[in-house]
This record gives sequence, structure tokens and C-alpha cells, in this order.
Amino acid sequence: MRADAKKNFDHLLATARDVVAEHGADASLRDVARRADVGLGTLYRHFPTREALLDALLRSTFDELTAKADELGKTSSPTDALTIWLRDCVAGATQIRGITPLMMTAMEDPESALHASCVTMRAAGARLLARAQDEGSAREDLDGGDLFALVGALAWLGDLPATASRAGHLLEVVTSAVLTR
Amino acid sequence: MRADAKKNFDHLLATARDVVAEHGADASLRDVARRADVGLGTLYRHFPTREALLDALLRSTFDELTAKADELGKTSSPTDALTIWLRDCVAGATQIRGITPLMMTAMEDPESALHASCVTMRAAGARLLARAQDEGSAREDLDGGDLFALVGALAWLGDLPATASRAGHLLEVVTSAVLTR
DNA sequence: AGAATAATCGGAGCAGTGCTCCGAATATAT
DNA sequence: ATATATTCGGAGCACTGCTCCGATTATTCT
Repeated sequence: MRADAKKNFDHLLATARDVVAEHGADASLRDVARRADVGLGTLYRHFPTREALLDALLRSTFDELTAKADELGKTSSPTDALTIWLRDCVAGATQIRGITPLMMTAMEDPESALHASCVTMRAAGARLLARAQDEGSAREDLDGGDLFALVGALAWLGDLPATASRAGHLLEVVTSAVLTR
Repeated sequence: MRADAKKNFDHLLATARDVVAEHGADASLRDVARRADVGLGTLYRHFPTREALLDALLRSTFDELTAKADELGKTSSPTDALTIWLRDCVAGATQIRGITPLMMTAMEDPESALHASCVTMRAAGARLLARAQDEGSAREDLDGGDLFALVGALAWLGDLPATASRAGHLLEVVTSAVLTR
């Protein structure tokens, strides 16, 4: 990678973080390029799709979440592990406003740049869920996809002004529905 | 209202129903006007905002839902009433793909054409919830807004291809969390 | 009936979007 | 210093929501 290319890449990423923090996941890509003092073509070469850009912004968060799932699976009780991980997961997805629809869509689209991260996270959650189910402390009629859907829905509520303030409480309610004791 | 105006109004509404069924709530309004063989200005005069158009499409459904809530409040047990109404409510909101974000936003914006309908529905749900709470069969730490949020989130899941098939089941899970026995 | 009027129509126009494409600029290798 | 391969940047296309206003037409009045 050429030196100037890397410079632009890094600068774009940093600028994108700001712009996305302000305007959410549907932020204008033109705006990102403008504020990074870079041509639109440059942005699109480094990040061919919006998903690619968002993936670059979220990759570290997502990796931490899957790592944390595995760690919790060893150090905490099945119930605690699920509770904590669900909370962190929702918090992670709430990092970027408006990303939940993209994540859910990416689940079914192998071409999406977000696909891999999402599938990995779903699997990590599924392991925690299975552990709790084996112990008898989680509903049997749920799978990893269901858990992911619930996380997405709760993160979605956290994004909306009308429901953001209650999202935390609703997370508790839903968690209590997943757990059987 | 002039005769030609009424003709266009009705025709626009019918066309909008088709287009929205195909492309969801973010359908191109230009497209609606085109397919109705009507100028763009005509569409915007009859329906100044997208919300106004969607409200016209959903008004009857919403009215039926609030009516049904009141009826269920008299004829069914608190538990049954809530269960049935939640199901119908989600089904109603799933009628138009992508309308849930608009509904949630409308809750907080008195200017929105959808505001009135949404507030009325929330109130209807709140009454059913309160009845169940009085009987001790619903969680005490929920209010009408929470119920509305949960309905919205479930309808949202019903809209997404990745989760649509499990939305029905997740509705059961959430319902069981709202009800305490 | 014919004319005056007021309501309605329809689309040009503006500012914005995502995305592509390619000539110009430039970093790197020779 | 020259040649080459990469990278740059923005013009351009097709679309969007939305406004505005001259032309058209239904209705009313004489």
C-alpha cells in the first residue's frame, strides 16, 4: 500500500467515525469525503460499499464482543454470562445509530462486508445460549438467530428517541423472558 | 372538494396502496404520482407529507385496532385480551413494510400526521395493560409506552427478511415476558 | 349560453443522494 | 532523471424529496 493511500485511508476512517457519530449509519458519504478533504472516488476505492466502511468502524468492537462471549463462557455462570453479554452486545450495536437494520440484512447476504462479523457474533451468542439451555436456565425454544434478533430489536429501540430512555429496562424484561430462572 | 380533485385523490390512494405494498414505506413518491398518471404537485397537495399519505392508508386499520382493544377489554379476560391484541397490533403494523420507524418517530412529533393514530393506539394498549396489572397478571414495571415499543420492535422484526419467519415465535416469547402467569 | 373566478393541475427546477468512470497527478522503482 | 504503476479527485448519470407557479379546467354567476 502506497504511503499516500494509507494516509488517506486512515484519515477517512477517522473522519467517518465523526460523521457517523453525528448523522448515524445513513450519513452522506459525500460528506465524509468532503470533510476528509478527499475526492469521492478515493473514498469509494478504499470502501467500495457503505457496509465496508461501517465494518471497518465496528470490526474491533465486534471482535471484542465475540472474545468476551468466549471468556464469559469460561468464567461466569451460564445465566450471568448471557445477561452480561446481551447487555454488552446491545451497547455495542447502539454505538452507531441506525446500524441495526444493516446488520440484520447483512446476516442473510454473504456479499455484505458486515456478514462475517455478524455471523461470528451470532455463533458466539448461540454458544452462551446453548450452555444456559443445557443447564436448564434458558428457554429451549430459542436459537442463536432468535437471540440475535432480540439483540437487534433492543438496539433498534435504543436508537429511537421515543424509546431510548426505556431501552435498558426493556432489555431486562426480554432477558428475563430468555432465562427461565 | 371539486370533482376532479376527488377523482385524483381516490386514484392516488389506490395507486399508493399498490406501490407501498411493493416497495414499502420508503417508496418513491414520484413513482406513485407517475403510476397514478398525475403530476407530482397534485400528489403533494393532497398529501403534504409522506406521513399524511401513509396515515391515509393505515387510518382504517388503526381505528379498527383501537376499537378492538376496547371490545376485548369488555369481552375477554385481561390476559387473553392482551395476548390477542398484541398479536393483532403487530400484524397491523406489519401491513406496510418499513413503517415502524416512522410510527415510533411520530409518537414524539405532534406535527406528524401519524401522531394522533399512534397516541390513540398506545392509550388503548395501556388500558388493556392496566387491566391485566390490576388483576396481577402483567408485570407492574411496564407502561403503555413500553408496550408500544415492544409492538414496534416485533413488527420491525417481522419486516426483516432475516427474522420474519421467527417473528411470530418471538412475539410469544415477549408476550410471556409481559404476562406474569 | 357565455364569461368571470377560483380551485386544481402538472412538471420544471433546486438541492441533495449513491455510485461509476477516467484523465490528471504523483509516489515508487529503475 | 525517467518510466511505470497506483492513486487521486471530481465531473456526470440517474435518482430522490420538495417547492413553486403558469396553464388548465370545473364551477358559479349573470
